[in-house]
Amino acid sequence: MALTSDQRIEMAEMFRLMGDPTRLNILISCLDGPVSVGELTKITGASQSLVSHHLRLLRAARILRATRQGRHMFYTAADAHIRTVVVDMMDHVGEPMDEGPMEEEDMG
Amino acid sequence: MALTSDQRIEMAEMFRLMGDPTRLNILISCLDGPVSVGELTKITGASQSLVSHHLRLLRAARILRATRQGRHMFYTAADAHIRTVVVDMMDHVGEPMDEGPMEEEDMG
DNA sequence: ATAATATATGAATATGTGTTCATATATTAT
DNA sequence: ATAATATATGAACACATATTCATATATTAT
Repeated sequence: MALTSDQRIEMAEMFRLMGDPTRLNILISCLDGPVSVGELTKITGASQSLVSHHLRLLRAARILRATRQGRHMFYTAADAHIRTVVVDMMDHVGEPMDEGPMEEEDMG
Repeated sequence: MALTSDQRIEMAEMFRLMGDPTRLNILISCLDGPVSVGELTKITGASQSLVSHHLRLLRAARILRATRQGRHMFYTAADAHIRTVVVDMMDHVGEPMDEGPMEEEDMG
């Protein structure tokens, strides 16, 4: 399954967006269901402004979806693929090591 | 399965490293088996220096593993988790859309 | 209408990072 | 030893980007 150059760039863009701690925190918080901006602000400890900026990026990349409810905005993971990727990576950092007997890795 | 703050940062770091087109190209090229730096330079079209710089980052984050063979260095995906994450994302950008009826997404 | 709450946005900035260039190191061959 | 090939590394720079601050928009209540 080879990708086109554009698809690789799109893919990198999604990874890049997941690659910021604050944004990843937001994304993980939205995995199990819709969460309001206010809640995300509390959860992440970031400023409301910053959370909104990040949400805009995640939403534009279709990583998150937004739905209005009164004056609240609720964000949730866009689809199952996103959830799978994030959960896979959570498993990765959760488990110790997979293959390969350690070897040397720090170059003096 | 909640993550610690450190684990989230580690996770973001890995996503961030996957979030550069050149680096992702390298990583994808190393999914199916060991590839030399020279081959990666040809595949990506990037300079040898740049490829090496990227390889160092990917290796330091344990995303790739390196093995020497004569004067060649061969790089391959570090473990199955990495492969799974990348393949999942490849599936994501390969398929059209998953849930949700499009709705509005561009704010005027 | 005004006030209050919730979210979004534009500008400015400080920091991070991808890339290039030149050079160093390692391995093999002569 | 020198030469040639393969890879790695340090510095410098141009550009991207995460964050803050101030302010705007949207929704509900009075």
